[in-house]
Amino acid sequence: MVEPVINSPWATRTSGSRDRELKRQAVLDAAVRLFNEKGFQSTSLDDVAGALQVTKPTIYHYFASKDEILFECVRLGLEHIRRAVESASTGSSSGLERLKTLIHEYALVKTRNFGICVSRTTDDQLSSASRLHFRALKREINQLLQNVIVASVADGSVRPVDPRLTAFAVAGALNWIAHWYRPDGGMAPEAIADGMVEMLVSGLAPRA
Amino acid sequence: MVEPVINSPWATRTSGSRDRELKRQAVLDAAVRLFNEKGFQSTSLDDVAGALQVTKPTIYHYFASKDEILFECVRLGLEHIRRAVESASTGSSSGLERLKTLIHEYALVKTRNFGICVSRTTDDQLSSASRLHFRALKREINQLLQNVIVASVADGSVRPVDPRLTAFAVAGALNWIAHWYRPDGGMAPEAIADGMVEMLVSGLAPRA
DNA sequence: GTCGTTGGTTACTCATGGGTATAGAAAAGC
DNA sequence: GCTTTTCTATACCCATGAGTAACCAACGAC
Repeated sequence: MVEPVINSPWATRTSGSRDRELKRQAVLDAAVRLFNEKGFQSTSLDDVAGALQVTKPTIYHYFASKDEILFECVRLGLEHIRRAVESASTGSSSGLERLKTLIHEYALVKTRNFGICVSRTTDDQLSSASRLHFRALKREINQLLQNVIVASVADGSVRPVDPRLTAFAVAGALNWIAHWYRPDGGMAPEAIADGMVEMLVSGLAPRA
Repeated sequence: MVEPVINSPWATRTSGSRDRELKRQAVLDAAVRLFNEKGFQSTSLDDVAGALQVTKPTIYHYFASKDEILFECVRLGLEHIRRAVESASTGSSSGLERLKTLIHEYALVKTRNFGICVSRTTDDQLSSASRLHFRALKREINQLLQNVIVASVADGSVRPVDPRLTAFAVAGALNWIAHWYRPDGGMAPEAIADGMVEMLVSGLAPRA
């Protein structure tokens, strides 16, 4: 199971050997890449270590467990998503306009490694403690999204929809990107984001 | 890890003891329920056997491997989805009308065990052989969906959208149901199906 | 220099769970 | 009946991979 090395702080002997935070990040970068590529369960810590050209115990110098690594990956991804959603929570433009930027930014995150990892991570891959935390963070984001939808219905820029179901539909369409997007697949992230905005805003039916 | 027993053909001693197909189905029913409940990796074959009040070797009398069991579950689920999509492939009504039934039926399948299992199953959970088959079946359904969209654009009942991206958006919104739907969660499958049709057909923006 | 701290390796332990060898019970065939 | 086939359980094997013990190296401080 040969893994390509990517910007490993361990690659060169003479690189700054005392930079804990940099190395933690390098582990997460390698891990999230492998998790997305082969799946979490099919990725051993030996694989991650191999990609960085170190050995497993080295990784345990920076993380307590495989669970902590996965959780850090999804926490980062959820933070990116959260920023996308929060960017639309405030502002003076109409609710629909804010929703458009939200969808656009959310879609972009879902084409990047940490965003992808969030969609692909299922509850049973995390320890019970991390699982609770993971769910809470997701619920929080869902709530923020629902709030934006409610506000948009209130100001009349969005049809009177069920906020709960609509939030799930929007999140579903966007989260699914993580399951089909391929960087070399002919569709640029920007094009995907624009297309998603159009589809979710306008729907399938022709405008009257 | 106590598991409730559900209509096990093994539950009563005197039940017809020569009914291979019935027992195969009982294994799949128990397995899909547990897979959805605890996740595939976290469900051991001992768990499945326990739920049926038999032991592991009994299961190996009906299935060759854990992989075969999972694959049969997703194959069944995909067959249900396929039927929903194919029901809209032919017919005399407008493309949009056929898409509405498609979305409705698809959504319903996603609230049922085998449909849910499809969305929750990731590539790395299957053997490489099953994975290829799994992907092929999903691609086929996606192609059918795209065909319906193309036809709908052609007859003017759907806006001129990008069929590929639109198919992903629709499938995403629907597949995601499997990740949030709870049978006891206050939202009936029919209501979800209706809501999804409305959202995907009409979009967020008010109709002019 | 030498001493402690930090970062790293080699070489293990060990729980889990998929899968199996073997043998025994029950039904079907004759 | 007695044999054969189908079915099920007990008791096992064994690969995998997370996590650890123990030891070595390098660097900074003084």
